[in-house]
Amino acid sequence: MTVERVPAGLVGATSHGHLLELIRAADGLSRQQLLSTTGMSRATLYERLDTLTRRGYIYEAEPLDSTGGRPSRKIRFEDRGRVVLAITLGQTHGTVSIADTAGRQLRSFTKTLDVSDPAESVLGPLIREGQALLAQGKNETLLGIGVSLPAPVEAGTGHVRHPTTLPGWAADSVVAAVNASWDLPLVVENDARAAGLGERRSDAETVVYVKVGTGIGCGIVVEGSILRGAHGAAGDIGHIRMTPDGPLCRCGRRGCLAAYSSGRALSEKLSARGFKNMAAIRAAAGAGDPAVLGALESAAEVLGSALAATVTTLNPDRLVLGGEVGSMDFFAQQVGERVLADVVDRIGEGLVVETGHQEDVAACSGLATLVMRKIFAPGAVDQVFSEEAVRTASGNPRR
Amino acid sequence: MTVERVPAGLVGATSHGHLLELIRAADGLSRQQLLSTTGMSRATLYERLDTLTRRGYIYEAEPLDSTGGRPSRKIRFEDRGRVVLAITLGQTHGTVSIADTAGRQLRSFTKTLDVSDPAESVLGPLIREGQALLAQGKNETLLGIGVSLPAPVEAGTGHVRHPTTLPGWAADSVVAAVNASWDLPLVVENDARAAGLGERRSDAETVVYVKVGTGIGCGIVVEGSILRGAHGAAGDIGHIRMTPDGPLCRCGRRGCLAAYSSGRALSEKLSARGFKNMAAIRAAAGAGDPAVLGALESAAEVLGSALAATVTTLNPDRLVLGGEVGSMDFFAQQVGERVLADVVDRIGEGLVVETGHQEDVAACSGLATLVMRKIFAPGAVDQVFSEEAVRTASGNPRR
DNA sequence: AACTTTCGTTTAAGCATTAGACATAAGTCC
DNA sequence: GGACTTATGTCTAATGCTTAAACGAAAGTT
Repeated sequence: MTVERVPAGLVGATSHGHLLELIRAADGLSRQQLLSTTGMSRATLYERLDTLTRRGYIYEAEPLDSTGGRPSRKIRFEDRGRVVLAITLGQTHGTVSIADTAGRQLRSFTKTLDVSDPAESVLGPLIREGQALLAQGKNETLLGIGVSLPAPVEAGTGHVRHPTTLPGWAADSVVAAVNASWDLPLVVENDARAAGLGERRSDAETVVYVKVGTGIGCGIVVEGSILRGAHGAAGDIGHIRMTPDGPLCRCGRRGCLAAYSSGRALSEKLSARGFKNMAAIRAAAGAGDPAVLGALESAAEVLGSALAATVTTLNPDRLVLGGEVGSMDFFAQQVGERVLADVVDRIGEGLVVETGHQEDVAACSGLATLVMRKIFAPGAVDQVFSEEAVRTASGNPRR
Repeated sequence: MTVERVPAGLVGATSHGHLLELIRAADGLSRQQLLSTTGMSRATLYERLDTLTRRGYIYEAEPLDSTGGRPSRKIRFEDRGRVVLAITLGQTHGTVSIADTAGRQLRSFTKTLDVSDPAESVLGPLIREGQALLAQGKNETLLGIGVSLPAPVEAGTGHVRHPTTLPGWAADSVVAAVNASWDLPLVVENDARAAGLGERRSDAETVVYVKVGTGIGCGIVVEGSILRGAHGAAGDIGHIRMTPDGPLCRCGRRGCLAAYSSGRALSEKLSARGFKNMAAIRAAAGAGDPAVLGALESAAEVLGSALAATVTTLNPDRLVLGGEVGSMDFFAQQVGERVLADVVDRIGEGLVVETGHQEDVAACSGLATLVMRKIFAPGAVDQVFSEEAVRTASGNPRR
């Protein structure tokens, strides 16, 4: 067993990082609150706050209401002008967004693409668009980059894993392409997982996000962290077997959920009736075409009964539907009804089934969260300060 | 938003607790290793180790192999003579165990009972047996108590929640009964969850534990922590609906998994053939009775296809079967075959399906883990030291 | 016996942290 | 407007934890 080295002495209990975490988590605190909650001495606390201010981590915000004397002023985490760049790749579209540290999309640019093209030709233009978007901002600091894409992604490395949907993409193609342009913290994540994380409203929530697009993807978020499973394949619900002998699935097996309820299955079913693509199907559904609604209804029925099992297993607070098919209100409503009908009261109580935000908005938010976590992981800020202390110490030896 | 008070200054980066965690996690380290991994000075480290030794948290163990000079001696976490008491309640039996800090059952006592009796009359005798078991040990220190039972349990409080299986049990009956006898850390947990935690082999593993007894329970363990879900109902897989119109379940709905594959369903099916109870069924299965094997096979088939969905959702390392029905090798094998047949390669790869340890052994191990976590939670040891420091400071004021 | 490595203790010095005091700022209350 | 209250900002001497360094002893290997 290996034991990692721990920087000693340099990181105290109420270290810079700890203070910053307190301030960030509480969405701002006054000096008095910090004094009482940390129990630190005034001198030390002020010195720390000074340093954090000088480094640009915090700033003094609006005064709080007076309780009879001089009002205290709130110390906030410095998020003004700090942005994250998010690239969200779909099968046919890609979006570059600039987001604030809370994951709100500030501005974005979407272009059409074919994700099955080589990585370079897909990512290159988006990265250039990202740089253009960044150039539009004034006094903005880019903190990090997040990329989501419709393929499995290895957690630690950000490597693309089974690039069947992305033929010819080398495992490290995303990491390499982004690193060539920016030397900043980078996260790469599967699209449904990023969107699922972006859809959660608090870290206490358990959310199941189901993306029904061409295929069926799923992101499960439990207490703020993404459920990955033993081999990173958790949430691969598209290939739950619904019937012993159902329609043939692309995976070569029969009766998979995706063979009933995916956008591809729908398209194939409806192409005979003249609906050429998803846009046509969505339009017809909006217009109330009975054939389309019927197809959606039966797709939703199968998906709903599968998700009932998922919901029973995980007992989430919310089940969020996204993707080109999943985001259709009619479809989502049908799924919701079926899920709630199939589930015992104890599980159904309090369960919310709904359509999510636009996918690039959700994924952008999730990616920003991941980037911020990478940068401000517990202790990470202290690492910065302690490394600096080491540098200073060796630069100015004590004796 | 409330901010908890943080003990300041008293807890350093390489605090007593941190050191103890290092030592415990590494299963023992030499002083030299501690010096290099923590980077502390010799004086400080030795002072800390002194204190920890005096408090009985660590001890000096066997010397390591020499690398050419004086051999270093291993410092170990003091677990000698430290025990945890575990009470594991089933429908018809209860077991009291004494376990070491790693959760190994040292000695135990099992008695028959009816868990639907009042809490007092169920727990009272077991607590007295526990005290008798403790009296048998020499130089043992009891660190805490764990109780598992076949009902939902509220996470933080240890309150019994929907005591339908335990009529007349007040929510706090377990907590009250144990606290009347011991003033020590106590954890109460659902039986399948405790057993699931006990079945995991490392904190990296994702384990799905399925208890098929009278009913069907499930404990999901992801990276060492129990998945509870929004309302604590995660893993309630017995009521996954398998067919729109299946046999009537006790819950009043039709087609639930439990109506196909639970011990109750099996008994009802086989009672017509003269098998009066589970013991008779187990015996007949062992003897190869075709009617029993047939019933088991179809029960396993339904359970297997349900668990295929669960496994697809969670992608666990292992699927462990327990309970009176689940622990039958024939049954477990049938389930395993069905799961692996229904699951895509990516999920099935590396998946192990197997029967678990005896249930009280597994639950005992899980409970011990929970008790140790409660006692040695990150920072908890430091809390002890810092409280002591505060007491000392106020007892002997500095000036 | 020489060498190597760990153990255990001691020193003075260094440094971060503290309590406390004091002055100032900026509100409320009458 | 004046008294009161509460928060901010800065300074000081005292305190006590942590460190580096040294040294002698212990316990192995070669």
